[in-house]
This record gives sequence, structure tokens and C-alpha cells, in this order.
Amino acid sequence: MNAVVKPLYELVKNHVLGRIRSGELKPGARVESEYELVRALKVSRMTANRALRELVQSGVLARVPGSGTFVADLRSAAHPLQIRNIAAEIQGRGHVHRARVMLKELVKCPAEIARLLGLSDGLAFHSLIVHHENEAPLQVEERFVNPFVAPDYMSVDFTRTTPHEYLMAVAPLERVEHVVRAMAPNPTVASLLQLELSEPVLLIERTTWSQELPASFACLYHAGSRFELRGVFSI
Amino acid sequence: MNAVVKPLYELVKNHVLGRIRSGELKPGARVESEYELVRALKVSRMTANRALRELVQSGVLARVPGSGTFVADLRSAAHPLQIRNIAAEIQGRGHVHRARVMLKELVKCPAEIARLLGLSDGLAFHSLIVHHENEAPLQVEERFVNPFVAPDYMSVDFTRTTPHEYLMAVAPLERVEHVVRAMAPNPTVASLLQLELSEPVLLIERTTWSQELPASFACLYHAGSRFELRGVFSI
DNA sequence: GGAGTTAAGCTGTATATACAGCCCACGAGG
DNA sequence: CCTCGTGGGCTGTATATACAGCTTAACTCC
Repeated sequence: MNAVVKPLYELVKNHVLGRIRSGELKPGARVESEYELVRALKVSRMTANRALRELVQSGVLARVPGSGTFVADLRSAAHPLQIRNIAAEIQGRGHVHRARVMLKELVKCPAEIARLLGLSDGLAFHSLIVHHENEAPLQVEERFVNPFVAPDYMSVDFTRTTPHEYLMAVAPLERVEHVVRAMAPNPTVASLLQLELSEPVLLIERTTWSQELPASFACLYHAGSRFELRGVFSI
Repeated sequence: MNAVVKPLYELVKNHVLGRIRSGELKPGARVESEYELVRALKVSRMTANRALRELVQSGVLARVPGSGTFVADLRSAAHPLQIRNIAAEIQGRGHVHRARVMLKELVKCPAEIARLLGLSDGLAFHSLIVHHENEAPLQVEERFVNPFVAPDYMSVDFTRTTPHEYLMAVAPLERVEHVVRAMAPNPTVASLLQLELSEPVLLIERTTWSQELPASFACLYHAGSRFELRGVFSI
């Protein structure tokens, strides 16, 4: 086994990261300029620039044109979490994913959702699907879909393709907005997730846009005791 | 007002993004190679390379050395969410943040937490703080801190600095792990958040590492009806 | 016809060079 | 003493060039 040759810009990044990790450089402290790195580490300025630029993008550093590069103030930095496709997540755990389609219909949707989807007549496709992991219900997915964006929504077999997958294939995704909150389930959701009404539920609201239009609004309900979101952030 | 001159690599990114947004390029489709972009858009290869590299980093494209560049399969892409500092978030809304320190002590902590923090004797600092937004309780923060990482923890005034801020200042943060879930509150948390026991709570568990050591483990409890996490993802 | 070789095309990295624009400190001149 | 200008240092962007390593397809030779 040969030692893996690391790219030079990675070495430059680690040089800076090491001084931050060790505590030598605290938030707000000044980092070497590109030219100083060129002289100290015998690299080209483009290499130093790439290293620093990538550290800015990951939130470790902040740069002020004309002034210098500084360790970012992590107090206000946001730590990322990730929301993944439910079917992919279940399959990634090596388990079996199964979807039960409870409803698939064209309805006049609530005024607030019609407004959100930009529907003048309020008519939208509506689906209610329960996603199972090894036969245990994990997620209830209630979705309203803009018929102008996905006119064939009613003819899709959602036991084979998730609505999210279908929408992405038929209309290129442009923007996704998520809201996560804890709530008590309504009787329908509780029964579909096989929960008591007192058991809390983790709700993810997902709104998607495609080609400048609101494409769909989904409520993803999960049993609090069986579902969690995880995220790791490393500098 | 002059029109803002966009960098060339942004124009190249938009050229590619436009073809994806319009639906012309679907997931898996091949994108122009760097040399094709050089010829088509009259830019240098480094500029095309930067544009494509940044689109890879944002998850829009995937590159295969020796083969080509392709539109990423968004079905498996993860959408980012962000967890922010509570005091910064409240102040960002223009509201008043106030912290009530309920406990600040050295305790023998539960075995599982001792193991998590790598404490052989199980002795850790323990604090319980309620964060208020305009005098309404928003978050209960229970935290166990490794005394070897932050020996002065007990002498800090947490009505002026949040524990998270203090820990970041005293020991450079290296890694943060978050777990988000919905749960029913225990009586202590319910009373501190002024909730009924039946009202669900959004719990964020945060574990931090500093200089190769586990530094702290925190449980952040929020009233489900007053707190939510938000995230936007755009291509 | 099949197997092995070769060439073209691709990404990934690295360098030297150039110019624009911003910031700050220093110094000259009022 | 205060103000204005200037120069040095910094980031940001852009180009031309080079080489390594990988993949794929075509082509040659058996």
C-alpha cells in the first residue's frame, strides 16, 4: 500500500485548520494572507487561494477584501442537519421499504394551501401514503400537488416510486423549503402510525418549487419514538 | 446604479443551472466538459473548472474522472437544515433574550453520559438554564460538561454568556453532532417551559468535541408550539 | 472474430502571471 | 492639529500552460 498523496491545497487547509483546532487561533484571529502562505509553504498563490476559499465556504474562515482573512465567529455559525429521502434512508439501513397508498384524488384544497401553491381555483392533487420500514409504519406523507406542474400525478404507482422521486423526475427541482416541529398527532395520523394520541410526532413540512412555480406542499409525520434527524458538523 | 458585474464563473454556473432548471438536463444527463465550455463560452479552462467544481460541492453535479460531468441524482441528495445559537436567533428577531440559571453544580453524572464524555470517575459540571424570549420560556438547556476541557465552567455568569459561547471561546470547537426528535416532556421540563405534560417537545441533543476530547453533552428542549427549525435549499 | 494496444478525451491538480478594487497606515501639506 | 492623498498589502478574478491518471472507443494484430 502506497501512502495516499494528498493534494497540496488539502495540506494548506490542514495547516490552517491545525492552528485553529489546537486553539492557537481563536475566532476573530487573523490567518496568514495568501502571499504569506505562498512564502511559508512554497505553494502557488492559486493553491493558497483555493485552500482559503474552501475554508470560507465551509464556514471556518471569513475574508475581508483589502484587509485579510480571519477565523469565523462560530458563535453565530449555523450547524447543518440533513433531511433525506425516506425510501433511500430505509434502504440505506438495509431494511425493506413499503408504501401503502391510502388516498390519491383531485380535491379542492384548503385556502391556505391553495394560496401557497398559487392555485386560483384551489384544485390540487392530494395523496396520503404510509411508508413502512420492515412492516412498521415510519412516516405518513400527506401531499398537495400543483396540477399544472405534474399533470400525470394521478396515474403514478406510488408503491414503486415515491411522490418526491416522481416530482423530481417530471419537473426539475429548483428550491425546497423545510420546517421541522414537534406536535401532537390528529386521530388519522395517530391511527396510521399506530400511535396513542398522547405520543408526540415529528413533523417535517416540505414545500418545493419547480420552474418558478410552487410544485407541492407535503406534511411528513413521524412517530417521535421511532424517528430522528441527525447531523454532524466538523471543522 | 450600475449593473453589478457578475464574475465569469457565475455566468458559467448559471449557464449550466439554466439547462437543469429548464428541464433540458435531467438527473444523470451529461453536462458539457470543461473544454466544451471553454470553446462555447470563451472562458479559460480554470474558470470552467471552478464553475463545475462549485456545482459539485453544492450537490448539483457529480463528476467522474476520465469520463465526464453529470447532473446529480437529487433523489438521494440531502437537503440541509440549520441549527443556530439560541441567543443569536432571538436577538436576530429583535427580541430580548434572558437566561435563568436553575442549576450550576459538580455532579456524578449518569453512566451513559460519563461514557459519552470519557469520564472515568463520572464527575462532570452540570447546568440547567432556561432561555426566555421576551419573558416567555423558549428553551430549557441541560448540559453536562467535561471538567478537563473547561475547568472554569463553574465561575461563568451564564446570564451574560451562553454555555455554548463560553465553551467555544475557551476550547476551540472541532466537531458537533446533533440529534433532533419529538418527545413528551418530563415534569421538570414541562414546568420550566410552562407546558402541559401532554404537549410535545422538540428535543435537540448536541454533543461537542474539542481537541480530540468530548467536551459537552446538551439536551435542548423547546415547546413544540413555539419553536421550529427551518431550512431552504436552492439549486 | 477476439484480444491486446493505443490514442483521444476527460477530470484533477499545480504554477506563473496579471489586473481590479478595497483597506489602512503613513506622511505631506494646509 | 486635522485632512487629504498615496502606496503597500490584501482579496477576487481571469488566463495560459502543464502534467498525471483514468476511461472509453477505435484500431491493429494474431
